Amino acid sequence: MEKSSTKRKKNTGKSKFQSVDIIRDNQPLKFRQNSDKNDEHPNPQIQDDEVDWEEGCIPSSSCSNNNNVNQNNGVTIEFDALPESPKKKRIRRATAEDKEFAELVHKVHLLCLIARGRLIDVACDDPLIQASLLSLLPPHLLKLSEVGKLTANALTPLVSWFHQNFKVRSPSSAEKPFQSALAYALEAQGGTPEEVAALSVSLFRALNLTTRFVSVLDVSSLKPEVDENEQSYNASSRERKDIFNSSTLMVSKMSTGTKSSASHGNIHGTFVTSVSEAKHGCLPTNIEVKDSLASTQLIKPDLSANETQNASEEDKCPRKKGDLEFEMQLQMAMSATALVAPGRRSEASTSGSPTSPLASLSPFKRIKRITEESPSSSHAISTAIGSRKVGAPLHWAEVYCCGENMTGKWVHIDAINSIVDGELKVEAAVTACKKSLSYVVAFAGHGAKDVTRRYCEKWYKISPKRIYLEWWDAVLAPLKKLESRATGGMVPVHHKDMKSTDLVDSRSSLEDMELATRALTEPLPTNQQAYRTHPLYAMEKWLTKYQTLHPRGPVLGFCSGHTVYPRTCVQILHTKERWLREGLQVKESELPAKVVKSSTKNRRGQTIEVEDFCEGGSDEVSLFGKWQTEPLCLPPAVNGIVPKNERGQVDVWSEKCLPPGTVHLRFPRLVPVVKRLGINFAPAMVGFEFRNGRSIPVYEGIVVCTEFKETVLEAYAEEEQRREEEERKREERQALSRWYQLLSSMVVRQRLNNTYLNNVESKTVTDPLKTRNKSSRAASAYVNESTVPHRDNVHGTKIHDSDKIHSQNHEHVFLTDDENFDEDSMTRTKRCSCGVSVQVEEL
DNA sequence: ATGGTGCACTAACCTTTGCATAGC
DNA sequence: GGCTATGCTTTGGTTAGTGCACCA
Repeated sequence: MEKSSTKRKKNTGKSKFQSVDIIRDNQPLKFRQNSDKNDEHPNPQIQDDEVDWEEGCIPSSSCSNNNNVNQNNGVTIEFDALPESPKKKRIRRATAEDKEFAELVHKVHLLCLIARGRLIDVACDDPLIQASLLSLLPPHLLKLSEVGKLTANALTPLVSWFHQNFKVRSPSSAEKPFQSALAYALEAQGGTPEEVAALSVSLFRALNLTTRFVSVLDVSSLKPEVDENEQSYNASSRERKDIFNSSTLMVSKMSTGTKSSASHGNIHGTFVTSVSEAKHGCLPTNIEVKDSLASTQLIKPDLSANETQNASEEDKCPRKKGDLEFEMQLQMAMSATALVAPGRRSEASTSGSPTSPLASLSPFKRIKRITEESPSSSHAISTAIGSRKVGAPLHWAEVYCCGENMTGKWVHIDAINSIVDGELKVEAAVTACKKSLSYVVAFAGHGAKDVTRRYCEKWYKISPKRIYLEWWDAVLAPLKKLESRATGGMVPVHHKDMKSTDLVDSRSSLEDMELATRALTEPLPTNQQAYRTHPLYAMEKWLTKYQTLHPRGPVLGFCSGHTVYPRTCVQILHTKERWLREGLQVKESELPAKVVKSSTKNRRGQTIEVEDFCEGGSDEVSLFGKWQTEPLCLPPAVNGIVPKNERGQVDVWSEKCLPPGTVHLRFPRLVPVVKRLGINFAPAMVGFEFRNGRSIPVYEGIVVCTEFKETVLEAYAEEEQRREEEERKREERQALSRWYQLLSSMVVRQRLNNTYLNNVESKTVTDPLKTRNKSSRAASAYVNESTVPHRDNVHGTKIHDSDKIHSQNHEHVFLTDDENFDEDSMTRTKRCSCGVSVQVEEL
């Protein structure tokens, strides 16, 4: 980060630098002119910076022809840019940390949405729900389950019937288990788009049709939010988005009534849109509370009475865009029923936060904008005024139709909008609603499968918004198996000349092939920029320094006069040395695929630059492609000698880089061992470490001939054992030495106490009892419990117990006769006639 | 209003093979 | 005098991504 910050300083935009300088130049100049007689400045910082601003350049010409003239002193300052230029707002870019966090949130959100999808899938299998649905079905539609070769057309009447009988409605109550919610939706013959879609899946499954529940995972962005100011904006907009998140395409026959239509799409939560519900207190979440408050306030005729208070509250806590939009829509609804006078409407509409872009628009304009934003695809799509719902189709079903194509086909069925086989319309509708088709996942049999490819034509736009493939594949792998097991029946492939039993494949793998084919047949983008990172196509214009086209063809087309090649033709180029790291070497006869200017020239300093110049400009680097390389063929070890490079070492980037007949031993302190054994070796360089602005090679272990491996390892083990033993002994010696120092110092201290403290205390009157008790406890503890190592045999050891001396004037005397010696622990116990004992460890 | 283009800016990545001095 | 440890100082080119102005 230090690096970045320094760099940022260096690279800071011109205007930023100027603005700082201008302020500096401006202030000190004024100050200087005015302070000729006054050397003290209130701000010492400015004085400190005097040298800096003196260095600032004031164009000589500025004195004559300039607009900014200081009339008092005649000094003219030319401003290159206005200090408060509105153009230069500071942009906070996303850091690596932000990106990592966004990625984590994205992953977790994906997992949650997958879990949600699985729950719905399980609920769709509920036999009670299925039976109930069947009981509602007209008899003629029941025959559908008997159709041998199902086609999309055959499903149309069923979908129409479902569409007529099940409507999208606002959620009826607080959050409850999805299964219960589904049962409730079935009973009410309507529910959230998610529930209605799930009911359709359940119905299809009840009819023995192989069906999946398909859901667009409307996941949080993989890219972090950027500008700080923007962050707060985005936060609110996200909240708003969450509220609207679950929206789905609205059909013209939207059920109406006392409840305005809304949905709660996914895990983000539910909300209450109807005024009556809000008033009656069905408020399961905080959002609902806010909504209800807002709506209640709007309904009250005496709106202006509360205006001041509301305004002050809004100042503290500005309302969200979602709330504003809701208010606006409510007003629209109420204006239709003449509940609120038009004049008041406009009043209320202006009461919103001025920060909201929508707030500045009239309600009609806002409605118009929303209506315009809504999809206008071929099928009937409408936005109900006052409904809070504008959105993309996020849930539908896929039914496997054996009668479609040669091998059968998964057919898209959006029962909510009564669309059959409309997979190509999905992307347009979703894009029109500003949603992304990043992940379309089909759920069946407790499993899941990514079917995004079926619904998305412009994969290159979707791809960067998705998590990296390895993670996503790993997550889906077990679920894909479950899904495949549930839906992937054996499919007869119909050929005239073959029996159907000869060629069978699972539906799942056939579908995989279908999706893979789609991936390879994406249409060419019409804009050049798309070719920069397009996974399938490439344009020479966008190749990087270390890339080339090989082979140069086939030409797939043209875009703005530029030739389009397959991405597979783009090859990465490396220097010879760089290929060695990959365990490859450039073939002898190969000419460089590309010659580029060396980027390391300037780094070495001017000396080398001059040398290069004298040599005729050898600052060019030859690059080679992989097709010009062959597996690395290093000279083998001969007669126990390790082949080394020009630096006398072996670069061990990987095992491939080891010369044949050698082995890399990654242990420390091996060099003295092999030197002692007289075995030839080479230090193993395993990489670089960037430190202090330089690359420092990192060495780890050595490379020796394979035949010496065992010898070296044995010797190394012995050496290590010896070293450890020595280390242990050294530590013991150190410990003893420290103990001896400690005890010596204690004895000296004691002796000093005896000599000097005694005299002092005899003169000082203290509380004798207190002192004695305190110190005697400490002293006896020390004497009795101490186990002390001793350098020599101790004869007639004396320990002066100051406490006892204080009280009894007693000096311990340890007679040799009273001591005993324990040979096991090498401990000698000495006793004084007063009962005090001392244990002495002898060496 | 929208989308394409070109330019500018910037974070992150990639590159990559000490030196002088003090202390033992 | 030779060896070892320590501190010094802290790159710059390339690329991908993004923002912005301009234009069709």
